[in-house]
Amino acid sequence: MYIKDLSKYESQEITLKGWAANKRESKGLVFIILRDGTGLCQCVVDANSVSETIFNEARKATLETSLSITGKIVKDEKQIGGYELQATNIELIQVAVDYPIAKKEHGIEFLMDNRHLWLRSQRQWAIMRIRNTIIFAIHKFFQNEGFLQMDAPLFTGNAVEGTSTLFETDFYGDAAYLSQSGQLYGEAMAMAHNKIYTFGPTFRAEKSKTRRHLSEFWMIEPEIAFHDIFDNMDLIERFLRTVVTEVLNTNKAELELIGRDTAILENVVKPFPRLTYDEAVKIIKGEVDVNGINAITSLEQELAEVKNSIEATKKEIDEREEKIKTPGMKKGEIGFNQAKIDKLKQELSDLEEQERNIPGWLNSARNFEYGNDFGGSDETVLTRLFDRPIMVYNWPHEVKAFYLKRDPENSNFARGVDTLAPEGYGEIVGGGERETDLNLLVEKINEHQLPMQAFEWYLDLRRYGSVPHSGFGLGLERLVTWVCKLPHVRESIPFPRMYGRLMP
RNA sequence: UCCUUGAUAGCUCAGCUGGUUAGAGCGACUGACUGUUAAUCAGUAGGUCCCUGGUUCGAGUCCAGGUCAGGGAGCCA
Repeated sequence: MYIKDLSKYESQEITLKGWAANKRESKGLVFIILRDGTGLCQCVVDANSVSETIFNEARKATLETSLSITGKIVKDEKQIGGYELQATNIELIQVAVDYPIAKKEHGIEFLMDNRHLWLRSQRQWAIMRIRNTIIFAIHKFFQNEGFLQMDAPLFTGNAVEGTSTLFETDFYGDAAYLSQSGQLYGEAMAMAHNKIYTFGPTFRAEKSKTRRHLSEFWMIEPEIAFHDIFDNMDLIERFLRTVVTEVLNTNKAELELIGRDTAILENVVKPFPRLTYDEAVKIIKGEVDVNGINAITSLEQELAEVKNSIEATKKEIDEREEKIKTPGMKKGEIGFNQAKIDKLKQELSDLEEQERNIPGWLNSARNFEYGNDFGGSDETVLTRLFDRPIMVYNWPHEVKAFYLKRDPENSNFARGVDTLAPEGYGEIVGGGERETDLNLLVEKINEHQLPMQAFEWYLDLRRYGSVPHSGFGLGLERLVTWVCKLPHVRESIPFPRMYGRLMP
C-alpha cells in the first residue's frame, strides 16, 4: 500500500511503511508526516485512542526514523495529499539519531556532502521523478519512430577530438580513454540499421566549474541515414516537443512542487526559431532586434535593475536590523525578522554576483568576433530574447568538429546545428549533417592532427556505401536542468561527478 | 589554467578602524501546552574562529603562502 493510492483506501484501515519526514508533538498528540517514496501523509497518533506503549513509540520517532504505521484513512482537505491517517498502531523499524539535514537552510557544500540523504528531500525527489519521465519519454519517442537502441563502447582507444578532456584508464596495459561521445560509432550503426540511438554515460575531464558542466553525464545520440541537416532540425524539434510535453502531462504535481512556471515549457508546441550563425551573431552584437528587443540594451537595462535591487535590498536589511533592536520586541517577531534578514542577505549576495558577471557578458557580446564559437555568456545573451528553444545552424567550419559536412552553398560553413534552451540555459543539443566526402574528411583529420590510423574504420563508412546522414547529441542533465529551471546541473543527476566532487 | 568571493557552534550566518570571558537564529536535549503545518513558549549543552608562518604588548580581525569551497571565463552536451 502506497501513499499515492490513498484515495482508494478512504475510511479503511491500512498499513503504511516509510520514514518520518517531520514530526510535531503536543500533550496528547503526535503528528508524523510519513514519507514512503510515493508521497507524503500526515499520521495522527492520539493518546486517547492508542495504548500508552504505542503512544510512547510514536514520540520516539525522530526525523527519518523508519517505521510502519497502521490506521484509518480519512479525507482532510487541509492535508498535503488530501488524506490523513489516524493511527491505531505503530512499529518503529530503526530509530534515526541526529539526522543531519534539518528542516531549514543549508549551504550547497553541505548538501552535496550529504547527497545520499539530500535525495530524500521533497525538491530533489520531484526533480528525480521528472528526470525519470524524461528518460522514459526519450525511449518512447525513438522506439515509436522506429529507431533501434544500440550502444557505443565506453572504453575507446582514441579521442574524437583533442585529448586534453579525456579520462585515461589502463586497459590491459594499454592506454584507454573513457568515451566522450558515441558519435562515430553511431554513424557505423546507422549504416547497418538506418535509424539508431545511443543512450549512455559520457566522460569529460574538463576542469570546468560552471553551472552547466559535469565530468560524467548521460547523452542520447541518434544517428539517421539519408537525413540532411534540415531533416535533422525537424527531428530535434519534434523530439524536444514530445519529451517536454510528456513531462507537462505526467509531472504536474512535481513541477508545481519545485515552483516551475510552465508557461515557457508549454511554448514548445510552437515552431522553434531557426537562425543561421550569421543571423545569431548580428543579434548578439545588438545589430538586429528580436521582437523589438535589443540584446545589448536589454542587458544594460538588467544591469541597472540589478544595481537598483542591490540598493533596495541593502536598505531593507538595514531597516529590519534597526527594527530588531527596538526594546520589548517579542521573541517570535525578532525570529521572523532575523529569518527575513538572512534571506535578504542571500539575495543580496546573488545580486552582487550578477553585478560582477553582467559587465563581462556585455563586453563579450559587444566585442564578439565574427567567426568564433559562442561562449556560455553569448548563448545566454542570445537565448534571453526568446520564449522557446532556438536552433542555430551553419557555423564557420573551423570552430566545429571535423566530421561535420561542409555546406555545399558556401564552403566556409559547416552544417552543424546547436539547439539552445531559453531562459539563459544555452546549448542542450549539438548535432548536424556528417561529412560524406572522403577527401575532405582526411584533410580535416590531418588539420586537427588526429591519428589517421585510428580513424581508418570510420573512413570505411565513406568507402563502402556512403550516404548523407545526420544526428545529434542531447545532454540529458542539461535538458532536466532547463525543464526544472534548476540553478545548476548538479541537482539534475542522483550523484553528480564533477571537478572536485567524487563523493558520495 | 585564469579572474572573483568566501572559510567562525551540528546547520545558516554576525562579529566595525586589532583590546579582557566568542554572538544570534535554527537543530539537539529537558520541561509546558489536546489539531499542529518551518507549531509556540521557557531553559540546558554545544567552539582547534580552515592550515602554516609573520607583524604586534595583544590576532577571529592585519600581512604572506597553502588547502578547500561558491560564482564566472575558456571548453563543451
